[in-house]
Amino acid sequence: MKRIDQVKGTFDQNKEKRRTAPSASTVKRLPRYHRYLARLLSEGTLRISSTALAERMHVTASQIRQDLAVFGDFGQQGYGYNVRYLHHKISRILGLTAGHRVVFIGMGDAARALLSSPVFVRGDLQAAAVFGGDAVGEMPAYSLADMERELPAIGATIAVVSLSAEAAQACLPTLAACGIRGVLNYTHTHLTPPDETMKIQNVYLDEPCLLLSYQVGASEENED
Amino acid sequence: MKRIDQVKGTFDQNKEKRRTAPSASTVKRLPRYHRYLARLLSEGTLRISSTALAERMHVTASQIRQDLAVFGDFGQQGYGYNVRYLHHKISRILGLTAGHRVVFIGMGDAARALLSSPVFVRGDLQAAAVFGGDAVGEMPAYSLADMERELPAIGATIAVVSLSAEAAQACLPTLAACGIRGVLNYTHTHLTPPDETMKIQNVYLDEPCLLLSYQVGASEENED
DNA sequence: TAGATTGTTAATCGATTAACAATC
DNA sequence: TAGATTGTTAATCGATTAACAATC
Repeated sequence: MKRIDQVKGTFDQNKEKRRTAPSASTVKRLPRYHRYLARLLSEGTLRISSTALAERMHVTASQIRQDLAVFGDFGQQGYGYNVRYLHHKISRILGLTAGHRVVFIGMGDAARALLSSPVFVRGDLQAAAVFGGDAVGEMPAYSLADMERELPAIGATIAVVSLSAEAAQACLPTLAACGIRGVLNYTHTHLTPPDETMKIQNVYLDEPCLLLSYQVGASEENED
Repeated sequence: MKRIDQVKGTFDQNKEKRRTAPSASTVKRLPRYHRYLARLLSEGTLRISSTALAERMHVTASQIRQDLAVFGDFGQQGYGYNVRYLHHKISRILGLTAGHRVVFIGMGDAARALLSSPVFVRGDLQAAAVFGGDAVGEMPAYSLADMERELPAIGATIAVVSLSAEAAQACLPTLAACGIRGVLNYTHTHLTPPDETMKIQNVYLDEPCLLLSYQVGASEENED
């Protein structure tokens, strides 16, 4: 739906400001904000200024204000940010209030590790079923062959894939056809989306380990 | 050791150029280069130009040449890069030829997943022992209490920690005392290094999942 | 009201890209 | 030699930081 905002721009009824699209750098910081706010919440902190939060997070207050302002006016001059409100807003932005259901295609160690991470432990995302892997917790487990029959009814939007690289790439069109819109890929191999609407996060679990190895080596080389 | 390079700068015997320190952005791309080069190697490709590699990696040739030139003159004008040589060089930069031995403090799902990632499967890093967790593969397993006694002789430089957050932070000084210089932290909680020489990589396994959730939601909002 | 702190605009800094001389 | 392609310098672009007027 397009609207002509030029007409009476000054008295625009629409409350939403036209904002610049969030940059990739800003988006990548959202999980971190979410984490710190969850922490503050559990400590019972009700409000926080950008300066105080910046100090805790070891970033600049400027960056925090810029980042948040891209998504909305979440603070209040002279007061700061309401922790509960801001946490809720960021949860919403991250899609954690949308009730996403997640299915596991294969059940490798990485998938199991993810299941015990905060996002699933807190129920921000809902683990719904396993296909082609051992049952975990209360999730029903099906064979890969049952995917086309069972998956649509589950209403899942996100799939966590830990199969072989070939099997993973091969199952993407079926996943798309069954309503999956995002894929978390733990196969150590780049997956290509079968259509433009599907989002894929390729995870290379060993990257932090390689960077650590680099750092351990690099610190030795400081001669002067 | 400091040297005065001003004297006879033109005929400097020293082969190593004085280069600018690699930026964090460049360093973070090294694992990706390493991955693509390993792939090319396994395909039997002997040489590649920055342009050809750029096309495969969906980056600019300029960036590749800039990134690599920070670490050395690895290419040759009119030829490109020797794949085997470049792969070896990057392996070296990443510390994968230093024979790092890795111990596992706790053995959670994330640690197990890491053990089946390329870096360990290929033996670029060597899994040496487990403390406070189930034995895996051929690694000997010890209790946490045995750490001070057994760890020094193992000669490990890197530790992968998957304990509770408190236990993890508490064991860092002991690890440092036993020769550990880098820690990969899978506890979902920020760990602080006990001294300036220890490097820590805090891994938040659910971050890619949160970003995926964001992307799945954000794509819905494109109204016009 | 006065003090505090935001959202935003302007200034700085760093990273990416383009261009090209050096050279294999 | 001629063609190809690097390493590097200069130009562009984007992200971070600083400053401050708006305002609670």
